[in-house]
Amino acid sequence: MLTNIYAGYNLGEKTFFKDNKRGFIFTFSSVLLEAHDCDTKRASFYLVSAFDFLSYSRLTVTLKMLYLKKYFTEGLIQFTILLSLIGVRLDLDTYLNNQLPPLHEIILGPSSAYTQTQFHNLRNTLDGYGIHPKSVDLDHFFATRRLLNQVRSLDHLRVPSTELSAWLVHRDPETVVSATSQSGPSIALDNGGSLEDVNNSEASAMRGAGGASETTYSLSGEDSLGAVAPEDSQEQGERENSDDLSKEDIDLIDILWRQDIDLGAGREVFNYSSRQKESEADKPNEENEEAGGREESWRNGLNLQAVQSLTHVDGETGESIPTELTSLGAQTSLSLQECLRLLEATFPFGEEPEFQATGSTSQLRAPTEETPSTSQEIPLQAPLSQSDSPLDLEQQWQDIMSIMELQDMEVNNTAVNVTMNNDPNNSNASTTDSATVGSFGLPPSTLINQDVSLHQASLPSCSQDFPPLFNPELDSTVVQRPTLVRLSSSNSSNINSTFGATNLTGLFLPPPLNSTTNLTTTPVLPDPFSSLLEESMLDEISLLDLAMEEGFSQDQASQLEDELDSDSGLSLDSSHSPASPSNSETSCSSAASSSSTSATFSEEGAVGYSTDSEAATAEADEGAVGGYQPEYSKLCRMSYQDPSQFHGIPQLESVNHNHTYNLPLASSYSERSQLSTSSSKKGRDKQLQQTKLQPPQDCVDRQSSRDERRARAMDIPFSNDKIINLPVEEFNELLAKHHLNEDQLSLIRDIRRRGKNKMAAQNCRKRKLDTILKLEEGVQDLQREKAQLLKEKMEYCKCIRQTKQKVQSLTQELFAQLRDEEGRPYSASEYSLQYGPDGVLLMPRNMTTEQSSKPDKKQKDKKK
DNA sequence: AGCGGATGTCATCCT
DNA sequence: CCAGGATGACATCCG
Repeated sequence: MLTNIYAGYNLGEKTFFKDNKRGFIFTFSSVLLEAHDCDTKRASFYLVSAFDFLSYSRLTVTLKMLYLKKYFTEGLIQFTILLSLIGVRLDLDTYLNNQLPPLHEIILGPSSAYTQTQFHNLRNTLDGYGIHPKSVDLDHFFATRRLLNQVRSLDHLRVPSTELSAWLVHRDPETVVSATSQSGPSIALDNGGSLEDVNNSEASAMRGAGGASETTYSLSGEDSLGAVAPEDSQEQGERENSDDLSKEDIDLIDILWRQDIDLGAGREVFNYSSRQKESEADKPNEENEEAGGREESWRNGLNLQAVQSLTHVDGETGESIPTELTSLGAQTSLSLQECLRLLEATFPFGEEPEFQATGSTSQLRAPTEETPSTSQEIPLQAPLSQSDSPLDLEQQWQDIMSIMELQDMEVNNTAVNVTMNNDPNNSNASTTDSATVGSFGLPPSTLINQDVSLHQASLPSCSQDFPPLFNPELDSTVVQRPTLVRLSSSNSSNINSTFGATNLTGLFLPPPLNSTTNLTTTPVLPDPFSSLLEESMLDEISLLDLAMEEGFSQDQASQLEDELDSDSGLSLDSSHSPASPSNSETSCSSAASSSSTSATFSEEGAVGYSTDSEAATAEADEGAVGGYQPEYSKLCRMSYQDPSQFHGIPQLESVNHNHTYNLPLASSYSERSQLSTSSSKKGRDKQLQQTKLQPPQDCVDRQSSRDERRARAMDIPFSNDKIINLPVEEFNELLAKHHLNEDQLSLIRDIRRRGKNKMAAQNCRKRKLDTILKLEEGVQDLQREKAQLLKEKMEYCKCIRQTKQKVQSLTQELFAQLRDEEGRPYSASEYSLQYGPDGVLLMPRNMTTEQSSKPDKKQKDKKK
């Protein structure tokens, strides 16, 4: 009943995920947009699989929604995205339950079940969808996985990029309903076959993305029910992934697949080399029909088709695809969207590649675990490659997976690509598995950009997967893809191995094709990427490149560099500078010490005058001098010191400094009299002290402060503490009570002033220290924030760059595959892809009018 | 003897 | 205007 499955790519700003490193599928959540449209449209089955986020966290998000309302879809998607961003792998399968519950759960929070770090693994073990991610068993695994990823992520910047592949399956509302009801349980099974539903372009996309990995084809169940058209080769690849399917299922899938083909699933072109192998006889038919279908699919993939071809859709099912296409067309609006469009457009091509890639990805994802599924799928699709790789591939996958898991996920992509290239044998599997295989061979270090992977995927699919079938076509047509062919061809024998390079090269080469200047710059990167893959390298490079690519002004670029440097510098600084953690610690410690000191200060300040020793001396002095009540003095001190008192004593000890002030007046006095600025008063005081106090109280004097000594010398009847700390009123009263001469009054006022000023000074110093500490903290925080922002910036730049690369590569692929009526490839230099509401249009560069171009392109596509 | 930290003190400004 | 807080500058001690 499924008429078509569409793979959509959303470049939705928010949905802008791509798997940079894996690069398998650059599919996006166009689905989201489509989902909206589709939702409104009606019974449609949305299958969204989000794949690995960054290498860091492999995120696989599978979102299946059936008849979900828009907000649901959006919400889910957004949620998924958020989760994915977080690095959580989600498998949302509303479809199974009919969804809401899962959704709710999801919304509430990613349950361990949902958070599948290794969705693929699950599959592998559990048969992919067969095992619902929610299974308790997985929780531990996921949790562990997550933690591991998190830990890993610590070292790396998290790039939000993720790959999302979305499939839309359109069914008649009726069928859909039935399908949904049925599918629910079967979904897991379907996963393998689900792709069946997928029609070409979408299928391709899906294949690339989710298809392979998740083989979300759970739909297969639907297919069986709905008799979805048979899947494309890609789908087959996916199917391969899904081993779960029974023969019946497989048969159904095949049927569906064929139906799809009949319907005009264009993907066959790519994938379907395998398929063709399987049934060349079918091909003719299919080709005839497919020709149309394919063309359409291509168009869809190209968006060009999407706009138009949709109509063609279901001759059989009678499903109307066009809407989707339109939706796709509608999607295009933003630059990102443009990119997405490009991607979409490319998908048809790319899909295959992607599909392969996805297959690879799927393998990557599922492989170890999914392998079973793959095996299942394989039979469906084509015994061709499957037989070759499945087991080995599985093992390899597992190995790879383990390795990859251990390593950054990013590596996987490249590895995948490589593998793709390397394994000729695993034609089908290679397509899906090839990535894995290649990954094995290749050092993880050599990361390939998603783009590359995609390319590879696409190419491999062509060359490897379908060598007999597809290649011939391609090859025959190969010429069609000049650029690709070159690249691939050069590698061709080993296409797989070199493929990534070829892609890269293709990226480089194509510049003419893609007018995008940025791309040109990027091209350089790709290779380096593969080689470089070190994140650090990537980061820096990416930044620079991005700056370059994105048309950042040199200033900006330099800025970025500076920032980078600054980052490094920051980090260094952080390490070195007090700001740095270690330093911070030191600083903190120092700060703490300082603070403690400062605390002492304040306290001291309070205590200030009266350190213990001083207090003692003071008391003694007081007692001696004024007969002042020691108790009172103590109390005063206590009260005075209260704040600091408790801490204390130890600190106070330090405070005790009172240095020489306590020294014998004579010596000190003489010195001070000379030194002190306020020689007059001091002189007098000191003289007085000398004269009066020296003899009996030397010891006491030594320990007492100057003011105390002075007070003693002046026979002041109350303690300095009192003088200093009494409120003004009381102080005045106190003075009033005692008949004091001017000298005494002056001394008392000076003592009070100095005493207060001393405390003030202590407080001031304390505040100073606190302020300094706070500033240091603020600096650290700002540095951290800056570093974080820079990282984010780098990540975004990287994503943008990768996206651009992908777009470029996709564009190249498109051009490579596009043929005019005469079967001649379009020259990228002569034609340009334009993205409009209707989809992607191939327009002569000379032409300004868009409309005219459309028909041309369509024609071209069809011819193709 | 010189240095740096801790304090005290003074002058000044401000509240 | 005064008392007192805040603070820079300086002086002293001390390790």
